[in-house]
Amino acid sequence: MPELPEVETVANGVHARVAGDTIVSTWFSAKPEPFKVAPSALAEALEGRTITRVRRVGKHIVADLAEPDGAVKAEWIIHLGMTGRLLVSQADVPVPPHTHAAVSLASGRELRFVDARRFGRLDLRRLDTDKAENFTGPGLEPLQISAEAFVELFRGRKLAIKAALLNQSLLHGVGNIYADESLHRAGIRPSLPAGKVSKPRLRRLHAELQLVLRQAIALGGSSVSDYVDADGVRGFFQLEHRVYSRTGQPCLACGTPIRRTIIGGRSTHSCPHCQT
DNA sequence: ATACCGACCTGTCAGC
DNA sequence: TGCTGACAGGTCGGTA
Repeated sequence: MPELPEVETVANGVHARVAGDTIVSTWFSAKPEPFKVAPSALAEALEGRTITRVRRVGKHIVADLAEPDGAVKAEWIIHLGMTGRLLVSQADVPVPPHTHAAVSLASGRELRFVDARRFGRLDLRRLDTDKAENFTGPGLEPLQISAEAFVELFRGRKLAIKAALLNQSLLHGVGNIYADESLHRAGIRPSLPAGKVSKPRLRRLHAELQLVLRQAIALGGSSVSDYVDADGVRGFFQLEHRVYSRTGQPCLACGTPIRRTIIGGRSTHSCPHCQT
C-alpha cells in the first residue's frame, strides 16, 4: 500500500491529532506476526509515555515517546507493509477487523493499527544509551538527497534502474507506483541497468522523482485500493498516474499503449516509445 | 558484495 | 451463484 507520500500523509495526520497526548493503556492482538518486539515490551515502553512527535522516515512512521519529565527515551517504529493503516478514532467507534494494536490516549481517543495482510510491523528503539541516535532508516531520503549523491548511488550497478529505485538500502521511501511514475516522467526504460543510465538522465530522474513525490504529498497520496490517512480519508494522486495500473491504455504523451512487464518480481508499467 | 526468487498473508476481481 | 487463479502499494531470507 503505502509509499513515501502515503506514509508522510499518515504520519503528518497522526502527528496533528496525537502530539502531546499521553498513552494510558495498550492492547495488542494475540497474533504475533506484526511485532518485531514482544508485545509486553511494547506495552511497557508505551504506557505512561507522551507522544511528542510523529514523523516519517523512509516508509517508516516514527513516534517519539517522552517520559513524564519530557525526555525522549524511545521511538515507536511503525511500518504499514502493504495494507497497514494507522487510525485515530474516538474510543466508541467500533474496532475494524484486522486491528492488531490499539493505544488508548488520555484525550479519550485511540490510535489503532489495522492490517489485513499482516505485512506491517511494529518495532521499538530505545534511546537510553548516550550514543543512541534517532532512527534514520535503511537508506537515504529521496527528498533530501542531492543530485550528485543520487547519481553516485547507481554507479556500477547491474540491476535494473527500476529495481535499484525499489532497493530501500539505497533510497528509502520509493515503492512500485512512484518508481514507475518517475521513470516515465524522466523518459527512462525501467529495465536499463542502473549503472548504464547516463549522468544527465539520472539528474533528470532525481528531479522528476522529487517532483512526483511532492505532488503526491500535496494530494494526500495515492489510494489504489484501500489506502487511507489517519482520518480514514483517501488520497487523490491516483488520478495523476501516467503509467501505473494503466496497462494497455494510451500513453498520455504519445498514445502508445502502456506496457506491463515484470522487473525485480514487481509489475512494471512503462511506455515503449517514450522510455528509452 | 550483488542480485534474484520465493515466501509471507488476506482480500478482491475477472473469467469460467 | 460459486469456484479458481491471478494479482496487490513491501520486505525478508535463502541461494547462486
